[in-house]
Amino acid sequence: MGLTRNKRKTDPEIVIARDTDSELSSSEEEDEEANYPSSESDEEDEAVKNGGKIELEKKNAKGKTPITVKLQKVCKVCKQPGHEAGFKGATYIDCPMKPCYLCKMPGHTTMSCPHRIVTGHGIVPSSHRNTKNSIDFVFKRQLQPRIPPIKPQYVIPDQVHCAVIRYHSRRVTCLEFHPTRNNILLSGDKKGQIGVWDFAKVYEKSVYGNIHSVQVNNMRFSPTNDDMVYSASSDGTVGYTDLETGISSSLLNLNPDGWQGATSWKMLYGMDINSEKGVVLVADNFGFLHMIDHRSNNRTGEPILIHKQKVVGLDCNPVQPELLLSCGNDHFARIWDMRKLQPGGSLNDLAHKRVVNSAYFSPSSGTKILTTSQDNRIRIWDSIFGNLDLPSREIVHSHDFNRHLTPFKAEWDPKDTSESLIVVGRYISENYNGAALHPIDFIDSSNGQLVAEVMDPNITTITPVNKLHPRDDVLASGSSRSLFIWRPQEKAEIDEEKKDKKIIICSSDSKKKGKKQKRGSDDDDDDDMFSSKGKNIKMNKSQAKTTKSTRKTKT
DNA sequence: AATAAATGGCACC
DNA sequence: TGGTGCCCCTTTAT
Repeated sequence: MGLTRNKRKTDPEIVIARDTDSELSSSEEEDEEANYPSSESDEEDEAVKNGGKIELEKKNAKGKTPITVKLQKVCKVCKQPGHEAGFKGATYIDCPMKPCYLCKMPGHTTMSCPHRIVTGHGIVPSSHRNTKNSIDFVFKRQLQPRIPPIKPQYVIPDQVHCAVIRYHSRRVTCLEFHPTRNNILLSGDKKGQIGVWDFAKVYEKSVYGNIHSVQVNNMRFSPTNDDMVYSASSDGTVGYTDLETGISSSLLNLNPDGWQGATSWKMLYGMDINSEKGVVLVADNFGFLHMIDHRSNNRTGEPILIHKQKVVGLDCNPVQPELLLSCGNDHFARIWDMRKLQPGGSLNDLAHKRVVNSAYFSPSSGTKILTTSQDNRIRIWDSIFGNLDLPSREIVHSHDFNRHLTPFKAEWDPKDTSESLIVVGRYISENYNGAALHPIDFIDSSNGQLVAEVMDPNITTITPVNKLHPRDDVLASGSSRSLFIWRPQEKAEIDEEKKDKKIIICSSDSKKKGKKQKRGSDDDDDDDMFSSKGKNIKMNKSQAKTTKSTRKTKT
């Protein structure tokens, strides 16, 4: 109740006194309309801008006409009076004139949505005709034996084990665990920097700022050298970086002539490595797939048009190297045979209602497909051998924000041999003891059940980037500029002595720190972007602080 | 404390 | 089909 966000303390009242036309006649009403049409509309514009609706009370008096303008509260979403959308305390009230913010159907709000999280998470099973398709005959024999019969118990990393607040200077865009060193986490950000964090030694923070000039969209470790990392960026290049030295080279540059305007600037989004074929696959914002020979690190073949618009995700099948999955802004996820890559030559097109943020084969058998779309649905195809016209299940889930945030992507748990547990950040908040928090959801994708909703009162920002560890019971999260490592409660073992040191805050503002520290910090100096030196910081323990409970809303 | 900016998708013409 | 305006539970810095 005490929260005053988007709320006026008092209803403003403006009284405008003005000289009336001395020739005012007896036909008052008409004259008023005729005399002040322009000024009235000006006032209205201003009032509407201020969030109010105008009401004119014109009192007739001889000589002077005072006009009282009352500003009535209107809904900030639909601009209609009578209701107000926005936070009441830590609870958000939807605009009732809009379709449900969660499932997008009209007639109810998120509060009363049948798919609302508290009722067990929405699930809409589709009819699943298990007829065969063309993939079947080619690949089934290789893939089928990998599907395990028994579902293991879930282990949910649900407690913040350690964190770096404000690790990056812009929001986190992607995360990647080191393939062999269990405590190394790679993080990319909106500014093009790549962080290497050993979360066993919380205080050591390295950020390389010389690799890309704008956002990193995907990172992959080299299959043959653990120290080397490929990165795809909106600057149109693929970086190849030695994490030990920070020395980086550009393997592909789609903008060799520099900036020629926004319509021609190429950006790289989706990336994956097909190690069997020895090729790095990247895709751009115009729908083209590019390939780099992994051994020679040279470009190979011609770009191939695989989508009509931006390709945001590429995923190679973990078992069958001939299969490639792509997804993008043209509302499709597509399955390709690597041997027959040509425009329009996909094996299957999986239709979605909105942009597809991600599409992944299941991690061990490679026979299931998981997609995240901006229509607030997570879709699962249980078998690529079945009929793929419709998904096996659609799970209604809030993740449709498409601006200011890194796109949400539901990710498989690579350790779940039954290939059902997935993790995905949630957009809309819930009121948890007076705080508006955005949990990270664990969902059993085989039945749509919400297995766990993970949150911490210290994390008040949305957490769209999440990655489960390939071997350990660890979840890594990127929320705004911060990184979090979660472990299961019993394993998080809060050591009281070390408790203070597990969550640290990076001093981030170069302007406040002055030149001396600016050199090595994650500063905002874009001129450094293409310089050869890497930026490597060792955090000073004295800089570290424990987090304090941040924005807790009053009730 | 109030405000602006960054910024992506999509409907509409 | 390309340009323009609008969408609207963000986050951050000033």
